[in-house]
Amino acid sequence: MREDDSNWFSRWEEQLPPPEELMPLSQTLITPDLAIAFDIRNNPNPPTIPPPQQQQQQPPPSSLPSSTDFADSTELTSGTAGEEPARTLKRPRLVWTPQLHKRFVDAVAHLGIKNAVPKTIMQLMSVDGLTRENVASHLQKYRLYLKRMQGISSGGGGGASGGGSASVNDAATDHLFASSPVPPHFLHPVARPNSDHFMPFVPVPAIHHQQQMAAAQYHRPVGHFGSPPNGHFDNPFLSRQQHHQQQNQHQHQQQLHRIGAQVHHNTLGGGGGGYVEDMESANASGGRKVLTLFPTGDD
DNA sequence: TAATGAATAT
DNA sequence: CATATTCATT
Repeated sequence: MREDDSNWFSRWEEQLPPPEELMPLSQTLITPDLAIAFDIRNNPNPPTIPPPQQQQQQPPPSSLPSSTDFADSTELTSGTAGEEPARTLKRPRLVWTPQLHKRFVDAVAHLGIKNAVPKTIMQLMSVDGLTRENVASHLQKYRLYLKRMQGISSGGGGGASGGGSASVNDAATDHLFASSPVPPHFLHPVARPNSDHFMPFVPVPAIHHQQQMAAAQYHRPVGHFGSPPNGHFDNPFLSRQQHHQQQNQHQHQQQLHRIGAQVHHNTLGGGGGGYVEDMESANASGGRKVLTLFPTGDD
């Protein structure tokens, strides 16, 4: 028994975290600013602090608001945003889209609750830009969600204080979680110390053809309200990086080619009533950068 | 040490 | 409320 395909599942774990395949960070994939904002660990290059350059992706492929001409085309120095402490940059908040969550659940399902730890999940998801902290935070919430489901079904009085009526899981608490099917074995401890192998779950199969993105910029921050009753989300997914080195391309804003994430400026305030998403508004006290990561284009 | 999980902060 | 960040254990 050396190379039997029969026990490939026995060693699938070793195949999971390939060497550099998983952690090469997408520095070449995403925009430089983004890479920096992401604090790549692979980059032992702390010094050389890049200037607080805030570039915005120009979405309008062919349409320009035209009209209204502005003298200063440079970004506006919005008070707080204008000055950056240089070091210690913070990345925008990660937005867990249904697809991203799908991968998350998928990874956890294949890993099993046992091994479902942030680090492993993160590696399995193979989503560039995703950090262990991101997964950890989401995992925490996900566990609460699972616990909640168990509690409501078991009748018991487990009553959590607050009288949260969790009778039917359709409330606004489920939001994202309701979008993805929860594996059955999640609800109860799978006592299977021996047969706990399902499938290697290809981390990142293969990127299909080139992604045809363009007007994806207007990704509407579906506030989780419009859950897809039966349709899919139309998100401009972007898959993990690929080793496709093509130098033929001229150096011309290739930003529209392969971007691992998109940054949105969400203006949100306590009383801000406008739900209109505008990425141009960098209000001093309100500019909230949101990063929308896209899972590999597979579902 | 580094990672995890829960608590806490934004 | 959804994430981020901090903190105590391991």
